[in-house]
Amino acid sequence: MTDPTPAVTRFAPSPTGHLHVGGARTALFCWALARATGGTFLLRIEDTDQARSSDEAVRGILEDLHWLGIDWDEGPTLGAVGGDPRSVGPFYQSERRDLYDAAIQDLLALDLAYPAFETPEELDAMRVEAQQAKQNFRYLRAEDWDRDAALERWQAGEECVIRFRMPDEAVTVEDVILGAVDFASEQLDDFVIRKRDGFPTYHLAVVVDDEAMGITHVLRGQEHLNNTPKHMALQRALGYRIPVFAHLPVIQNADGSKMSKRDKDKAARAFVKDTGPDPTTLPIDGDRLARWIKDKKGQLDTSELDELAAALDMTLPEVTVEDFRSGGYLPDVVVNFLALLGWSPGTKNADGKDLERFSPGYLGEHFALDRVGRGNARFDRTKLLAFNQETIGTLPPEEFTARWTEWLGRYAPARVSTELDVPLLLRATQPRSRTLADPTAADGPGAFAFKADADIAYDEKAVGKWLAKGEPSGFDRLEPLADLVRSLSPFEPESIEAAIADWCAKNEIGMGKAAQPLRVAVTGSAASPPLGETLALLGQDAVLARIQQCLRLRDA
RNA sequence: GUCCCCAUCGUCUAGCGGUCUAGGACUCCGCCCUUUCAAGGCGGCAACACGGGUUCGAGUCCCGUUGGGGAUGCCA
Repeated sequence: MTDPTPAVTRFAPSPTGHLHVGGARTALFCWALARATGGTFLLRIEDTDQARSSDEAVRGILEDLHWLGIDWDEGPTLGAVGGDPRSVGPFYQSERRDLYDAAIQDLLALDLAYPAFETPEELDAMRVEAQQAKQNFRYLRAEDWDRDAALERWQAGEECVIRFRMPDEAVTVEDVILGAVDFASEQLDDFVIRKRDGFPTYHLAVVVDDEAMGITHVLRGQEHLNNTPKHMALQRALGYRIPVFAHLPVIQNADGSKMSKRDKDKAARAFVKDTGPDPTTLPIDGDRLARWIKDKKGQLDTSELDELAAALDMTLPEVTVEDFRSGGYLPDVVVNFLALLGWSPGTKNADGKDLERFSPGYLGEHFALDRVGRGNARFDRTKLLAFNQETIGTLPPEEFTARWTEWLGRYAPARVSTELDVPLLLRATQPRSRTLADPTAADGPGAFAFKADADIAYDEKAVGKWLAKGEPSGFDRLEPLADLVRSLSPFEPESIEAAIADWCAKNEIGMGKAAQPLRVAVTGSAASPPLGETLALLGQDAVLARIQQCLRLRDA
């Protein structure tokens, strides 16, 4: 099912923060199409919004892509990735302004574009008016528009934007995923191609760059479908080629809304609104905070949001690649899961079940647009987590150790003390971990090893069932077991297990009668890794101390 | 409001007119294994939104209704 024509695709993020999952999925499909067709994948930075773009965000996005294993043939360089073999760069739109200006000049000369002098406020008023009249707002050049006068005002330095004269005709977008989509001329207006600050708008820049860079396939989210007729009109006006368009279904939150990088901002906003915290206790200065609350289009930076969330003791939703990386997800799993949001292999495994788990390499080999779905897809964290856990479980221990070490170094370097037996911790927790964060997590399978003896919380049910009951009771068995523990040397999982099994056999009781009381005594709960591993991880002294501590529960 | 897109289990999806008493995965529920948990094995619950057509035959094609999503920016 390989498309025979090599596709030149591009991913063109705007650097306003880390790569979000929607963008990651788009990048992934662009990459996969290029790979599957033997084409080229190009990365371009759309930094025409001066106010919101940052170098830090660019670096973040490059790293996010790299972490996912999405490598680009052309674009900004990151290590050995990127470059400009065809000489189509630069890859930052802010460095390509001559090209945009030239295109705008061409359109101006052909009277296909013109300066417009309304202020944003005036336009807002016009929109409100149209809204109230229950009509669609549509900006069109007036019938009696005076070209010479307008150009003169522009020459004189009056502030203005440049608008494109939309031809008065319907446009049909031929989308490979959605089929033919018609847009009536009445809903297409004269849109802005150059902003007051002299930068081109997205619409103009995209079209100019895609042509100059020889892009053959434009893959993007369905939220761009309505922009496509504008782009096609520009392409025709400028004599450009029309690329193949493929609009990908939107990735949604569990509640059905579009998953976007603004979700964090929205969540924080809602939280502040609901709880009404004292502004003076927040890490953001009063003025900025007030403006933020008032203006929904203004967003806080990622770092500001993180600080705010910490101060408010709230959890921000995971929406970026970095969120999932820091959460301890494996990149190949994220790629696999993302690919399934809108694409499916349509192949069966040897056991007759649908192929669902595959590597990035498989995707790069078998991806094709004809298997991309049309319906929006919800992002189901539970399934992602299940995939991640399954993959962690199948990792060879050395690889798990390597991945975990890398994760720990980056996100929680102070979490592990020098006394801790790390190999044993990982042996005990790998089969029980859903993420790389789990082995050291406060609520993870190894949590008991990170608590001070005094902080062990004894689960009431577990104490009732395994310690208080029976004749003799679990509590009573703890004393001889403590003696047994004290006598053991070395104190290792296998020898501990063997000694306890032996003790049980001698006393003619089942393993459960000894193992469970011990487990509850040292962890506070009835569930933990195998007893030998649990005890060995704690060490002889801590085990004895915790048994004594537990016994005080009986005597109290 | 207007325009655009979409519609199979709770979720992701397979299905491209008959092989569908609709398959897989996640979740959930049983059972087995077992010193607990996890993993694993086995089994179960669960869907073609609705109404009209077309056709010998419709989950699959057409129209409408309803529902959901997106857009409506001098953001991208």
